[in-house]
Amino acid sequence: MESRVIIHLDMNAFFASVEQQANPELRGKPIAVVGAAHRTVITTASYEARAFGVKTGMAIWEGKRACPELIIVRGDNKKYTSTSRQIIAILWEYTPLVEVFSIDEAFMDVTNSRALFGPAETIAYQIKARIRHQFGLTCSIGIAPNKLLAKLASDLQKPDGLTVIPPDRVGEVLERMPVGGLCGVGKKLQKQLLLYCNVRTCGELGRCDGELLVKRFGSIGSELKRMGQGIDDRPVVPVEEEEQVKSVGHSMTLPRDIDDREQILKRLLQLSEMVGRRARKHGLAGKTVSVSVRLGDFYSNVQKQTSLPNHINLSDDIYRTAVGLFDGMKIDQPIRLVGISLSNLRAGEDSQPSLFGGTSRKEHLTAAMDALNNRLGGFTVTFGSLLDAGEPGSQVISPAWRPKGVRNVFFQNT
DNA sequence: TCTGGGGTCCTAGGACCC
DNA sequence: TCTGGGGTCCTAGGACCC
Repeated sequence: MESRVIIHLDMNAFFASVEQQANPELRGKPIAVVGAAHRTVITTASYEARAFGVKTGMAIWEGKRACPELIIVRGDNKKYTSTSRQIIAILWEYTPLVEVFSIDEAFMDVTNSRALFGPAETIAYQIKARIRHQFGLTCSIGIAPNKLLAKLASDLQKPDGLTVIPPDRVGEVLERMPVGGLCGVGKKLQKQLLLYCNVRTCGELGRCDGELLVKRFGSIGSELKRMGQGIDDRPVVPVEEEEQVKSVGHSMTLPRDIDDREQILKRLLQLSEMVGRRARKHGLAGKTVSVSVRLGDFYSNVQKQTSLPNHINLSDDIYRTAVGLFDGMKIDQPIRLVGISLSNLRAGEDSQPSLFGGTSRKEHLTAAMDALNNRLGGFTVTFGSLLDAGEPGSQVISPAWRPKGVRNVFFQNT
């Protein structure tokens, strides 16, 4: 089989760079983009801030401790999704085989684009130049024979890098590469690979006893050896061929830990409405409702789920199920976070319930509320008991806005 | 002043059916 | 008086990704 040529593009400090472009006063300065909620973390730090040790996931105070000059910027998801959409549009000019991996990352299969546009490096330079010219943003690009290696390559030079791993140099590059460089090998796996297999590098992983890996790590074990050898046959999956979403959920960290049931129920109602409305908007209904709770000690999590005989997407149905689950939980501490997720999804529900099409009073009410809220935005019309609950927590999109989320970005308002 | 949010996939154990 | 066994669905928990 002829070798493929895959590009992985990774925007550098995406949210922070977009903010610096939007506001020239922020350029060249250490900034951190954060969520809207009270208890939030740094979503993206500018390179100026990273130089001080400011990292994604830090609390604001931690960031400020590392860099007293740090400028905190509240994220604005419209800016990021709009920019992301325009960048993807540029990539589409070179191939229809663009896989949107997250809001700031994409794969391209340019194997058959080279006849028209020249070598992959040429395509990569063009894309970098256009993104820089049009948005003032930089990205790092990796070029390799598959997605695994292209992603690894794009990580090697940041910011504004271009790294090529030609097929005949794969072994050489992997020999000393730490296994953590592989997408899918996280901290725990790294630790266990070292402990049980004495494996530190991809080269060692590729030579590791396959049976030992399978015995130790199950189904991922056989995959691991192949990863260590740089083998990856996964195709680039273009947006229109993405699988249907499997779950729709929301969670919120509370402004402060709460142990009052009534207060928690208000949050559950809020979350039910957020989840239900999103499901209805996309014509989805689910059979399984799950409630998750994080306790005040930060480390304890409780999760309960139940599957219903029917698919549901009305906020009230989700809410009632969620309350049942919540009341079945054994909780011995104040609650830090609550979340609700709807899964076991089925598509093809009415995506915009008609004001007069609903059969029950509840459906009528839901349709009316959706219509108003979709027109006016946010939670303009809401349940009476939510009036003093405030707006739902962080409205800021996360960089992890996964493929399906991004797909929604493309298919909404277009 | 502590530590976000949205997802996917895998595993283990139990229920239930044939 | 020998305690099969495969398939599927379900729940709970955890690793991993950005």
